[in-house]
This record gives sequence, C-alpha cells and structure tokens, in this order.
Amino acid sequence: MSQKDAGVDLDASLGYLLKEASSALRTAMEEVLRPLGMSVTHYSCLELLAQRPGLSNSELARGAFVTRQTMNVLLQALERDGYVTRPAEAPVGKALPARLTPRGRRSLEKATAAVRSVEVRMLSGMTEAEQSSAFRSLRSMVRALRDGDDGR
Amino acid sequence: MSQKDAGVDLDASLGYLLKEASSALRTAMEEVLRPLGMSVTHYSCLELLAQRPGLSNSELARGAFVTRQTMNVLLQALERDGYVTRPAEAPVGKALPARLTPRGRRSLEKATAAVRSVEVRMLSGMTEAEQSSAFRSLRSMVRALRDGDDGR
DNA sequence: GACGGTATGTCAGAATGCTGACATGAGTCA
DNA sequence: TGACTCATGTCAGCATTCTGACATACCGTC
Repeated sequence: MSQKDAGVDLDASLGYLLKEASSALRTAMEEVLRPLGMSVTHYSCLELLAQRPGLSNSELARGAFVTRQTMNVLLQALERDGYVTRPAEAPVGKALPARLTPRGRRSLEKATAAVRSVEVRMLSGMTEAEQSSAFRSLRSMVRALRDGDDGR
Repeated sequence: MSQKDAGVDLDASLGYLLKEASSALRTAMEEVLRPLGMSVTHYSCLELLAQRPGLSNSELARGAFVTRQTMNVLLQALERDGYVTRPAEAPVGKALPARLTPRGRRSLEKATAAVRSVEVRMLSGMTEAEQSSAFRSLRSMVRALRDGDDGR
C-alpha cells in the first residue's frame, strides 16, 4: 500500500515529508501532554514565557506560530486559571508583558520533561553531525520561504 | 528583539525549528493557493488522488494527515462541486475509491504549478547533497517518532 | 502640534479540524 | 456457523484557529 508506481512525487517531495514530520511531532507531543491536561499551544505559550519572561500577547503569538487573536483567548484562559499574570495597564504602549505565576512554572515542569523526552526520541538514531546538518537545512528553508513573502 | 539571553533553548531546538519550517511552508502554500480559491487540505486531497487514483476516504485522510471525518466533509464538498467522483456502492468492503473528474484534474494543474514553485523557492540555496541529507534526517525523525507510539 | 504608518489588545463571527458514536463489511478463529 | 476484531463511512457536537473589524498607543515626518 505504501509504495505504488503511481505515487512517485509525493514520496520524494521534501515539502510533503516536512509536513509528515511536523504532523508526527505534533501527534507525539499531544500524546504526552494530554495526560497533563495541556495542549501543544498551551505548552508552547508557557515554555515561551519561561524562557523569555515579559513577552507580550503578540510576541507570544509569533513565537507559537498562531495569530494574536488565538493567543489572546489562550492567554485569557491561562490568566483566569492562574498560570499567567498580566498587569492591568501597559507600562509602555499597549503591550502587556505576561509572566508565569509559581503555579504556571510548576505546571510547566512536567510538561517540559515530557516534551523533551519526545524530542530526544525524535533525534535518537541521528548523530550530532546529522542534527546540525538538519538544523542548517531547516533554517535555510525557513529563510528562503520568508524571503519570498511580501516582506513580512 | 529576536536574540535575547534568556532565550537559549528554543532557538536550538530541532523540534521548534521543525514547527517553524512547517508553519512557514504552510503559510507560503496558503498564499499561492488562495488566489485559486483552494486551501492546503483541499489541494492535498486532489494531489493525492492525481498520484494515486482510487484512494479511499480513510487513505486520503492518512495521506493528508487529518482525521477521516475531516477528509469526509472535504470529499463531500469536492464531490458536490464536481471535482471528484465516488461510486454509489463499494466494490469491496465499505471503502469507496475516489477519482478526479476532468474538472478536478484541470483545477489541480494550476495549483500544482503554484505549489511546486513554493517548494522550489524553499529549496533554493540548498545543494542536491544537502537536500538528500535533509530528506534522510526528516525520514529518520518520522520513523523514530512513530516507533515510540503504541504501534500505530 | 498635526498627520500617516505601524503595532497592539480585543471582540465577534466564520471556517476548519477533532472527538465521540454508530452501523456496516471483511477477516480470523474456535 | 457464531463471536470477535478491525477498518471503513458517516453523523453530530465541540474545540481550536482564523479572518474581519475597531479602538488605542507609539513613532516618524511635516
């Protein structure tokens, strides 16, 4: 079923393979995050805030590759549940710097470990050199794709 | 804004980079497909059918990395609009083999060209050797991620 | 100071995809 | 044959994300 004559291009397309890999990674992350009651975007937001405290809603959205509207509803939920705090007024401009609460930090700990184990598993069977090579390749693809845009 | 001291891990994570690349690719594809009135999943379904005629709904779903329920509503729309045909009865089992209509094939032509140009742009700046290397790396990641699953 | 451009936060509605559930058909094994 | 398992197509409800829109705040030039 997997290798028919008619299907030549798809199995040779780096774009298709990229989608496949991303989908597999997402599925694997969902599996380990589900027992923790956390979605991938949920985790992404917390991890971003842990590594870069004070990010605004829009910055978080860009970091998690969703729209700022999507991140906004997520942030409101996280704030309501006490994982995140934002000041009532913006210190400058309109951007509200978000920070993890102790509870948010605690909740993130297990998730980080779980996600890290997934990444370790993903990279098992690859040498350091292969990993750096893959890193450079993906970086190159991202830049090439973005450069073609209307200067976003 | 892009390179703070606090943000070390994320910029070094292959998982994060994989997500970024996949997101960039999806955005680029959406941009070129939008003028054709086609979504990415829409295109994926048609391309799969062009390369492997007679795929069933479930097989298409797996190929496009969505659930069979999602693919079902898409297939119904494509069938209603005359891009795809399915027999009224299953020749064997319950699987209904889908096929492109001439209209579907015609509609796919421009989309294929557009998507191919995106992939070409993505791979510009990479040598053949780098591309094969990236291919092997991504394949390895997919296999490693799937092996850890419950034997799906 | 006035103005245009850009970035942000937020609300509302629509689109998209997923989970849960059910019925059906085929294969396996006792 | 009958029971069990598995894959499939499909319906319904829910969750997530997106697009569109608006008000506000900064920053540049005039």
